[in-house]
Amino acid sequence: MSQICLPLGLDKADISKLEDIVSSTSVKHAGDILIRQGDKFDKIYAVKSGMAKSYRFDKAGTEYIQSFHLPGELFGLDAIYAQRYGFNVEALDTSVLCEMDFNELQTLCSTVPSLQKQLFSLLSRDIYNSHVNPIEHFDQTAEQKLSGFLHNLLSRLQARGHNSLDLHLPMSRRDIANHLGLAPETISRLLKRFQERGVITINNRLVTVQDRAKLEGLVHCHALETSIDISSIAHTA
Amino acid sequence: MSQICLPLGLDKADISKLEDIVSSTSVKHAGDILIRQGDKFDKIYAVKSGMAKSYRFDKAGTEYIQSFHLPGELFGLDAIYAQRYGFNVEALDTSVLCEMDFNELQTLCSTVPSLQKQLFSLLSRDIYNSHVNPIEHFDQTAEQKLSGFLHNLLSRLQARGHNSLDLHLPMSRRDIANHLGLAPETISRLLKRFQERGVITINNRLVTVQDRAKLEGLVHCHALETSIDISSIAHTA
DNA sequence: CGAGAGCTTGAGAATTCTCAAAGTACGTGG
DNA sequence: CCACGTACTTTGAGAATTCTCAAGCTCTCG
Repeated sequence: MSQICLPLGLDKADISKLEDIVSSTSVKHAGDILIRQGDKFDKIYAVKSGMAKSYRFDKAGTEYIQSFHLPGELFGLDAIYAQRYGFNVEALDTSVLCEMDFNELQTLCSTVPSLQKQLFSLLSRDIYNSHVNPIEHFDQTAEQKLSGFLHNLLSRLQARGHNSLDLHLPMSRRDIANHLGLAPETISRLLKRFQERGVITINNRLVTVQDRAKLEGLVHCHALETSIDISSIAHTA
Repeated sequence: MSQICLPLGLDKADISKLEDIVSSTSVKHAGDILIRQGDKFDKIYAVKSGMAKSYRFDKAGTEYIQSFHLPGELFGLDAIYAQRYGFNVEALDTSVLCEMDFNELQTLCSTVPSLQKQLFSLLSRDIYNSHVNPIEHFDQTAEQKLSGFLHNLLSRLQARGHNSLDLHLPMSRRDIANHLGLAPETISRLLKRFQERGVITINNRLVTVQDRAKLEGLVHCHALETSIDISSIAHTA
């Protein structure tokens, strides 16, 4: 838990208090359901390793894949308000998670101002990302959506210290397609085209970025990309 | 400020403390810029009356309209993390706003647990809405997007006690189109079709819902709609 | 009342989807 | 260890939305 998310800016004593409320650090496997949509909210989760996906079904039974959770990221935060989880979360890979009781965390926040600040900040980041990413996926060509997706994953991994250009994508093409609002066939065709243009190399579910500049070029092509680079802004947490 | 957002669940003394940090309650007019993308974050805002839109420009200069802010709603929360506003916010109408210094609010939260809880809850609600609404706008026909947009506005207004079926849309067709990722022409054509089917009546920027059931039917038609109705869940704030 | 922005309508163009089928990878069981 | 079955992925061709471009109309505001 040390290098992840929440403890940034805390001193040792406070980190120790935080660790007390981590209720478990469990290992999950591909296909394991971590959260069920509609269940009563009690814990928030952090991914230590592996990957998970959040998805929900609407009234018509259509599945929507909302997001993929990478190591170092939190999920379950959207359920604080309703006190019920709004999404199913499923492990895509062998994954290690830690779980924190939110009420205890909230109580702890009252006595540890820097933790309160950090939690506000993390909630805000989720809002920011939710606002910026969807709109940049929105009025775009399929090519921009997919290149943006790959670039986003790469950025998030690199923000956590992964320096490789390899993207292991444990989710199916169908999952990616659903997440981006495209047909699975379109994903196949585009990945192939990206490979032909020398942007990436495909080995089944391993995508290696060959030319990051070209990838970014695809993203920006007609429009797109965050004009404020949030990761470059000094964050006094 | 009394019946809006933040003070829910606070006692009189705490509400008075909260009112102390409301730095101003200003009147703005259509076209006034309330927040500029990139400016240093200091305040969060609540809409008391009127309407505002959040939008941003990407590196290519393309405008994306992220959301419309209705009376009783907060904006600026996405900037806590980066400490800079990520969006421009512009009044669409004559509007009354209140502004709160976030640092003071945060400090107050440390001493008023119910306020802390309420703020966590409101941040979470924004995350929830950002997660659910975009995906329900995503893999959809233009018809579903637009009917979903109208239905969403109606629900939000009614949640604040507006019982009318009139939707005053102070934004242009172009704004709606941009927000939904469609062409303005498509908005025109669809509104016309909705009117022909008896779902709504159009009078320039005033849309009156004639048949709410039909409107919901359009939304659900191929898929869509939240399966957990967040507003019906008892919320112990 | 006039100018300009905003809105509506039409026709053709383009992307992406749908449907169908073949190919490939992986896990299970023999 | 290999064969088979299943699920996933890729490829192709035609269909359908939605977009783009263009022009006419209308509302608002000075």
